Parts: sequence; C-alpha cells; structure tokens
Amino acid sequence: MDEDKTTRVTVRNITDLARLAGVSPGTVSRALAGKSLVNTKTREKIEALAREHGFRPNQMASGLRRQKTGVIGVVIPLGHDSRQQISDSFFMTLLGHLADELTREGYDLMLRRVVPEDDADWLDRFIGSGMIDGVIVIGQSDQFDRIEDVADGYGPMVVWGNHTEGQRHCVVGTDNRLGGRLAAERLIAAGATRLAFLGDTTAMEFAARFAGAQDIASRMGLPPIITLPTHLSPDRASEEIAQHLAARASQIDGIFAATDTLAALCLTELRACGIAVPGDMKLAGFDDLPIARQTVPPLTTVRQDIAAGARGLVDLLLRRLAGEKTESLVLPPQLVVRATT
Amino acid sequence: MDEDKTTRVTVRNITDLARLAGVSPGTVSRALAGKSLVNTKTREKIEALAREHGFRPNQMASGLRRQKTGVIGVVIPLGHDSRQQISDSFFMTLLGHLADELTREGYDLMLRRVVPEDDADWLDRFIGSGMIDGVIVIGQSDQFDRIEDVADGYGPMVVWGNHTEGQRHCVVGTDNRLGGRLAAERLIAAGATRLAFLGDTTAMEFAARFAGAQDIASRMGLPPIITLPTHLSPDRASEEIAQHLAARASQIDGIFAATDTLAALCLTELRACGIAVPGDMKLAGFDDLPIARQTVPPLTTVRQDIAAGARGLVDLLLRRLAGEKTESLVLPPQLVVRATT
DNA sequence: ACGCAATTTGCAAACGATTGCAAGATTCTT
DNA sequence: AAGAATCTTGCAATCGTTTGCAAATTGCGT
Repeated sequence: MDEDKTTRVTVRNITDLARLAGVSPGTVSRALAGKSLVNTKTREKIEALAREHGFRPNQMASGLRRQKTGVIGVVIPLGHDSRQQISDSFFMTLLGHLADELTREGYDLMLRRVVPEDDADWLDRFIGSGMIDGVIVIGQSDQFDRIEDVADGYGPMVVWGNHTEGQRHCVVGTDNRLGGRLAAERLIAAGATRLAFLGDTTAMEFAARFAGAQDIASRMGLPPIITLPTHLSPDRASEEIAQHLAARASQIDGIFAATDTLAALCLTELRACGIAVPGDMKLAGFDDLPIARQTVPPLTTVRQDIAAGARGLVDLLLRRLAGEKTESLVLPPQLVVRATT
Repeated sequence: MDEDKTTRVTVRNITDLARLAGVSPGTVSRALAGKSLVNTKTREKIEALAREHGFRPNQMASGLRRQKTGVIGVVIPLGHDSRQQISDSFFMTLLGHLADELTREGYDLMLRRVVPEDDADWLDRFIGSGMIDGVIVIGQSDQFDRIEDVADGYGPMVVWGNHTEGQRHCVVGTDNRLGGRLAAERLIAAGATRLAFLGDTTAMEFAARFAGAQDIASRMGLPPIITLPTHLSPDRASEEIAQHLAARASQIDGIFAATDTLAALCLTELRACGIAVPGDMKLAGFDDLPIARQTVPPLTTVRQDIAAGARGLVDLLLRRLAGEKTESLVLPPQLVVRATT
C-alpha cells in the first residue's frame, strides 16, 4: 500500500525528493553529489529513493549555479566551401573520436556547424552562450584571424588545423608541410617530374601541403607545381577534375591530391580518360582514410593519426580548463606507400 | 571620456546592462527577446548597448526559467558492435544533415554516444538531464525494447531505424525489407541463383534487408539465402569476409551486402581471390554512399535518401514538441544499377 | 483639464541546484 | 557528566533570466 503511494508521486526536483526522504534539499544535493559530509545511512536512503523514482538532477540549474555546464562545444566552420566538408570523412572520423574522448572524461558534446559568411559572430556567440565550458574548433577554414582575435580573451579553446609561426591560438594538427614533402618525395622517387596539386589552396591546411610539395620540387630543380583547384563536394569535384585532366593531363606525370577523397575521385576520372596509374601518372593522397585501401590500385597517401589528434585536442582543452597555458601540438604525418606511385 | 568609461565596464548579465541603460532587468529581457511590449526607442538603446558590449544572455538561466533549452539530443547507441559504427559513413552523413536541419530550425545539437551494455540507463539519463528539449536516436541497434519502454512516457523522441508492425515509438527509416527485395530481384535478374547475405542479422535494419531478400528467393523457388555474419569495422570485416569467401565462395554466385562499406570491402577481397565481378559473382550493396560510385566496377546498390531522412526526423520531432501525435515515416528505397550485377 | 484607454515599465517571484555559515546532534575526553 | 571536538544537517542566498501583475506613463477625445 505504501508502495502504491510512493510510486504515484512524481518527483521532479531535489525538493520533492527531500520531502520524501524527510531531509532538506541541501542534504539531498550533497548526497547525490557524493560529498563526504553526509551520513552514510541518509545517503543510502536518498540514493535509494532517487533510483526508485528515476530522479536526475536538472543539469541546467546545476550548471547555472556552479557556473559550469559539463559541455564542450565543437564547432565546424564551413568557410570556403559551405556545402560539403561536414560529410568529409576526415572531419567526421575526428568528430567520432572526439565524442569518445569527451565522453570518457565526463563531458558532453555540443555540435554546431556555422557558415561564417552568414554569421560573422559565430565564435563569440557560441562561447558567450553560457552553454559550454570550452570549445573545440574543427578546421580553421578561412577564419584564422577571427580565431586569433578570440584566443586573446578566451582561454578554453583548442583548434584543429595548421600551425603557423607565432600564432596565438592553441592548435593541434598534423605537420601538413612535412606531409606535403613526403608526398612529393615519393611521387618524384616513383619517377614523376612534372607535378600538380589537386585541391583548393585557400584552405590553410591545403596551402601548407602544397607548400611542402613545392619545397621538394624546388630543391630538386623541378618546374613549379601546377595547382588544380577544386571544391570538396564529390559531384562538383568530379567535373572539375575531369576538366583539369582534359586541359592539363599531357603536361604532368604526377598528382598530389589534397585529400584521399579527391584522390579517389581523381583515380576514377583518370581511369575514364584511359590514363594508367601508376604507369602514365603517379598519384598520392592525404589522410589515409579507409577508402585509400580500397581504390584500384590502392592509394599511396600520407597518414594523419586521427585518434591521436582527438586525444590531443581533448587533453589540451582539459589542461586549459584547469588554467594551464598550453603549447600547440604538431603531429608527425606518415607516408603510406601503396600502389599508385 | 564617456566612451572610455562605458567600454571599461564588463557586463556579464542582464542586470549590468539594465543599469547601463537606466532601465530594469525585466525591460532588458523583453527588449532582447524582441517582445512588442517595449518602446521602440528603449529597445534600440538597449540593443545598441548590448552590441557594443558583446552581451549575450545566458542560455542556462534562460533555459532554466523557460523550461526549454533549445537543444536537441542526438544519441547513437553502440549496441552490438561498439567500436565502429560511428565512423560508418551512413550515420555520419545523417548526422551532418541533422545538424543542418536543426540549425535551420534554431536548435542546437547535443551529441552523445553510448554503449548500452555499460550503461543500461542511457536513454532515461539523457532525457532526464534537463539539458535537451527532445531526442533523436540514431539506430535502434539492439535496444528496441528499451526504446519502446521510454516511448510510452516521453513524447519528443524520434528514432532512425526500422519500422515494425505495431511498435509504439515514432520511427523514420527506409523500408529495409523492400530494399532487400529490390536487391535480390536485381541479383537474380543478373543471373544469380545461390545467394548469400553479408552482414550481422542481429541488427534490426539488417535483419529486415535479409528478410526482404529471402522473400524473393523463396518466391522464385531458390535455395535459402546463406548468411555471412561480419562486424562493421573495416579491419575485422576484411578478415571475416576473406574467411567466408574461402569457405563458401564455390557455393554461391551472388552476394547481397548489408552495407556499401561491406560491399566495397567484399569487392576487394573478391579481387584478391581472383573471383570476377560480375562474371563469377554478382554483388549488391545498400545505402548508395559516395564510395559506391568509385569502386571498380561501380557498385549496384539500394539507395537510401539520407537528406530526406534527416528532414523527416527533424520535422516529426518538431511536430511532437508541439504536442502533435505523429505516425512513423517509412521512406522508399531505390535500386541503383551499376556494374556489379 | 480631465478621465479613460492604451502603452511602457518596474517589482518580485519563480526555475532547480549548490554551498558558506551556523546550529544541532553525536562522539570522545577526562 | 560536563565540555570539547567532530559529524550532520538546515537555512537562506545565489546563479541569470523570464513573466504575471500592478503601477506609472503616455496619448486621446471631449
């Protein structure tokens, strides 16, 4: 009979539960928070009641009072190429690992995609919302300056992207320039002498990859690397690649694609043009996504360690939340030789 | 001189701003919320001050008071196959579209991955946190019953997955069984008579795809379809597929893969075994991910309209938030014939 | 000028959990 | 058994915004 009554009661807040337990709200709060100040028997009673009624303290109220939310914001600026990018495997995989790491540290993840062109205020707005304790920015896109501005006044921010000499925001990323060198070295070692870079060099990461490749080309006394700009979305990119190939294929014998995704598309177009890989054309990608193993022939590429990147991002962010002043983290890329070079 | 003073003041809450504007906090709140009750000149003054100081109302406090947060939870239960799944292109693409749709509707997205085995309480915990206005569950995994339980007491929930006769939770998904029929029909039309299904049939969606294929096999008087269970993570799956092929390849002439990802891996293994596709073996996938166009030969598959799915999920969720009682939405799959059948 | 209606504002009580402080209850000393 | 020391608890303010209600201001017609 008593059971009927208790289960009928709805308990929506800590006060209701306190009434049931015959104690004050403060005690319930302390008990549920696992503080040591509360008597073991009282705690057990409260915990039992909480379990029985499926009670969970309201995170909003808690967040408001404690001035921390337990939520980390993850924002993806869609800068130069609004449409695609998010379904870019690389970012998505990174996001997955981030979710894992943050969960493991007891944080929730609030995801936001923004189009900086439409909303100049995107970063401040997110930070100022009071909803998040810190923010991870995935990709600098073309927003380097804005991120720099914010970094001066706001500590708990870490950015995935390219490290530039003297920058003020804390960044985690692969050494893209080195990666570019590795790719170019391999292409050249495989016999290529007239190289092209496939991808949009206005994106910082890509620019660095290009620059690395150019370093090597210059050092070896080869002609400057041609750039073949493309968008990232597969449908547009395919067309653009086809056009590039039609116009330039005869002038080059090696392609360094900014991304495995682009490399895979390029491979398809090359096949359509009847250009043999690696016979007539060497090809290298970047990222080492799963697809790199499945193209025909399998793709030579530069691997980024995504899991390590995610771990780095979260680790640095937590340190910054604790007040520490952290340096950027630059991860080494690794050449993976398969069959396109 | 006045400017110096005003810019020096930090304004962290609505009360500070009210002081500056010489009005009461209530008025500021109304002005910023765009309510009609406030005088135009006062409003403009307040808006100007807010802009000048970069003030943004605290979402936590607002959420607490209004009892709504403007955040939708998106949860991915990692049931039968913890590791991979999230980097599964399909889910990630869906997530991307969800982010777009929710943003467009003015909602934020809180992402959570859970391992139901470790945390039986995953769904209630999320819902009860007070942080989200509603929840979208991506994939039923093996948690059908738990979702059903919750659905009775909690309205604003929509699930991506398979629709089962008489279920109580609102679901959006492709007609997997029909999709399975389409795939099997095509395989058979291409000349296959002894079919196998590649994938783990304990996942509901996959089970339905298998059942659809079996429908057709039975109707045509063909032998029962063999199941070749695999995990979803590429590394494990590759091995498992190789083993399956070694053991069974001679007994079958058509494979229906639960997923394009699996189909692509399978294609690689088939090539390694020297089995010609579609000559010796027909192959069909499911999803129509970008990779389906890039395999060699390009993959015949069953397309799911991911964007429409995301739109459906968000649309139904919003309707439910408005109190409406909505039916499930079953989307038609579409056969895409390429070169593996 | 005056009264009445229509606009604008301010007041103060919510929303639900946390926490410093002090009071009350136990236990321990001597 | 009294007093000190230690545990437990309750009280009430606080986090920052919203909103019902009432007060104050304005506008309007006569």
